[in-house]
Amino acid sequence: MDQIAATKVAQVVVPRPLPGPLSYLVPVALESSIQVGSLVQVPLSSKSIDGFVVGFTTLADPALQGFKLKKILSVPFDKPMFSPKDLEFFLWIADYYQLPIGEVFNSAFPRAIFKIPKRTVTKKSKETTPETITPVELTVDQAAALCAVRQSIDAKRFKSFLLFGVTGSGKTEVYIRAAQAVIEQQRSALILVPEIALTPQLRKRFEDRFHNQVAVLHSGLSEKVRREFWWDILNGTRKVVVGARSALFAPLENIGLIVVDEEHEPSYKQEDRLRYSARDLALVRARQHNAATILGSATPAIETFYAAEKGKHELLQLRTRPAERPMPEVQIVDLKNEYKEVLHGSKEARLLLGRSLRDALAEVLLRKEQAMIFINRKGFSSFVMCGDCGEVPKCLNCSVSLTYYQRAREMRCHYCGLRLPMVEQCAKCKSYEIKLMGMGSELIEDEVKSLFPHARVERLDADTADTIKKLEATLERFRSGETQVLVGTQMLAKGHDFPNVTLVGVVLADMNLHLPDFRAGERTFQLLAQVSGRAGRGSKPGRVILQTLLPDHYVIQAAATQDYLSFYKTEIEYRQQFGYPPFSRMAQLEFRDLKEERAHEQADRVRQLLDHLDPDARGFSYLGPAAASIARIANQFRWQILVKSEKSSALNAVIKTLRKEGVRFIDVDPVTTL
DNA sequence: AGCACGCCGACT
DNA sequence: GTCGGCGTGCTC
Repeated sequence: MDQIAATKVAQVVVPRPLPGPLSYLVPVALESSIQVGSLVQVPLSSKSIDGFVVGFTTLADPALQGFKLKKILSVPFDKPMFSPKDLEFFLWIADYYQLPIGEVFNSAFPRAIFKIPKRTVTKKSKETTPETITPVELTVDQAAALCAVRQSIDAKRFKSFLLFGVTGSGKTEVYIRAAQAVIEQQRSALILVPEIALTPQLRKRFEDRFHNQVAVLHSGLSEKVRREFWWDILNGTRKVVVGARSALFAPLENIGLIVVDEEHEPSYKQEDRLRYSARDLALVRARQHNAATILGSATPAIETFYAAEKGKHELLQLRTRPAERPMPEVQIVDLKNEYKEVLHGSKEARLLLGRSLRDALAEVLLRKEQAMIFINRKGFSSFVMCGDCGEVPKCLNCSVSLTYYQRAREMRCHYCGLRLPMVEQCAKCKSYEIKLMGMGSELIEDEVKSLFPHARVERLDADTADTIKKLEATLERFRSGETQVLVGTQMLAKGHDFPNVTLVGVVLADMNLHLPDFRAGERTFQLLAQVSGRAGRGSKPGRVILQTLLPDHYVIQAAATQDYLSFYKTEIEYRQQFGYPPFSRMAQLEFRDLKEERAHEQADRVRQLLDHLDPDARGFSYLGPAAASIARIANQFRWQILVKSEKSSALNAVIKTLRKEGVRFIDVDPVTTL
């Protein structure tokens, strides 16, 4: 076909974990349609595969000598799929996480997008009449926040803001107005939310304001809808993207604003393949686009608030709640007392709902109101606790809770591998009432049902809501009042307002405090604060009951008074003392093998390598190797090493070395270190 | 990641 | 004698 021998060579990233792009000849006939960003079909080991052009060279390139190059087969689309700026972003990610560039492209371009090589015409979806909404009056704080953000937008200069305000203080309105300003400048806006599937009302507010300029991206969408939105974004017909973490890669051009709503949410961290933090990368992308960035939260991540204190983000506070609803009354119930009380009873000793919570629940049912009962079942790794004083054995080196191992009858640290024989007696109060903790939502559901046989009780957790449909159905039954008591896990904490909910009960508020993770305190505080906010969303006053064995713990105290700052003050000191983030950065190395001893061997080999690198001189330290808390996943045994460094560049250097040595699973800036 | 090639056990 | 196990190594 090609009369003239092709000499132009394209560098193509293929969806394989290869260290770099592969080189292919550009057929003369295709030369005019191939540019950086082009999607191309290329042959790869006897198969045809999609790839992306990231650069060009010629046959004379010395790096190519000795290769018998294959030819690019076809170019499905004329338009490039990404801009040079995006490429810069992808390369930055590959370098920072030390991952193959193909992996980054895999995340940025979901396969479904190219499935049908046909461009759907932008359908004229009902052109809603513009601006029918009466503009809401902004509060003083909202106006001040907006003014600050607008300054950055108007100057077209990167700047990041921490928008700090409780639920109901009107963060969304600030996002919308900032987005409006950006749209007026013909630029685009990216709004990241933790789980858009769970927050349809936020999506609706954006659609009400921006109509068919809005694209919604999340995993729950059908392939077809997802594809349409994606192409509309690429073609510039939709300039406001509202989506979950993967929307970070939306093919927007000329971004003027990036919002990360509920920036503290762990779901911004992708935990498989490309382990990126959408929150952190949002700042990187914003900087490249000279965009303003708003990180919004009522309970910011400790790192974020620290950065704001250090002046890296401008702190914008929303103090007043527009609706002026009173904060719910929060009551801490000391389970020690409740236990003592029921011990004289007899059979009641096993109840998980204490007297106060039972009484409150009875009242709520009598008044025909609704209640939510939370249980943090996430702590499936069991831990040891004193039944009298609530003391939990901790690791001396790492200050995380020890995990109980049934078979070995011992306690182990998941950070450093320390092993201790199972305690018989509480180290603090000398009690012999040592308990193994671990309970689930089913247990609570059963108990509520047997205590209140006439109440309509439902359970909501990962088991009962395995699809979005089921989740919505359960929430709808609760909203309609069909269900009176909803028992469940974290899932309950998000989502809509339920105005008739006047009681929120937390079965064991301190449960997550004992997860073997240095962020356990932060997580617990955030969850309790969020959960507490579920009560009293309507006209009736709300009440929150936190059952706990540690009524004086700073996390519980701060959660009960809804006092983020006091929590932060204590927490940041503890982080500094133990050298955890934000005073260091970490990388978690994982070693997997079907045979336990081989996983262990690999870990040991890397440990020796780290010693060889001379941690002291290089400015890093490490903990482990230790077996992972979930020692086996999908038949693979897991061992891990946690590398820690106060110096970011030192950590980067170590990661680079380890990658070269073939360490495959490295979680840079891990969010959970379980 | 795929997928091929490759060298040792139990089956028609 | 072959089917097939998954161990190692390459993909322009």
